[in-house]
Amino acid sequence: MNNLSKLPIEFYNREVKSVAKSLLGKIFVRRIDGLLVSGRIVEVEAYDGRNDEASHSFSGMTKRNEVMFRNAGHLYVYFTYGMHFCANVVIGKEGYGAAVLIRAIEPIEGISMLAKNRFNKENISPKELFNLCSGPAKICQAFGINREQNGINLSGGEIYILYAPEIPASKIASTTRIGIKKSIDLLWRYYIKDNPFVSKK
DNA sequence: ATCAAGATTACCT
DNA sequence: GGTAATCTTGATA
Repeated sequence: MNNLSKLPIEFYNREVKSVAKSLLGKIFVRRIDGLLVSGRIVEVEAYDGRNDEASHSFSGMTKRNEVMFRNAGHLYVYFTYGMHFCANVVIGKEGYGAAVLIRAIEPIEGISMLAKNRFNKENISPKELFNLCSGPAKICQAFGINREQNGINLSGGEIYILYAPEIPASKIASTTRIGIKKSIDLLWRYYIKDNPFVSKK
């Protein structure tokens, strides 16, 4: 694998916490109207299958979480709080139900389009740049991700993730997951230490 | 049929 | 630090 190659499906077909940590530093790419926007993944959370109380898959398959039970490498997008979308990468074998929530991205390419989508203007301040993709719903708004992208395959051309070298373990912080009320003791949130684009320290 | 909760964000004091 | 916004879904009856 080199820096210009898409992650192969096998990358996603591993134990979910390993994949979550491994996704840090990788490049998330979205094609909108033939234009590319992209950024580095700097914060994620792991949600396991039926054994994780905080996971959407915990109570089994429903119409909402059906995509989570597909095989590795699909995009699971859900709607929450009446106004927000969040994007996850499906992990593991078909029927397992694990996913990695993308929580923060450091913008790289197409910043004016990301800014237009989120703030309805193309030129933003440094402060607004740090606020552009520092949260799961902010990412979806900036990258134009909603119901229509639920279930798409990351091996296609609309949304995909590019290889980048592994972030060393010494540079990865591990904390409790944000915004959940069950399994609050598990340290399954991972982010790149000292990266200013994460949602919270 | 009804209802509470939600993997969040923005704005307020 | 507190909370309103906003609506779909899944559980219960």
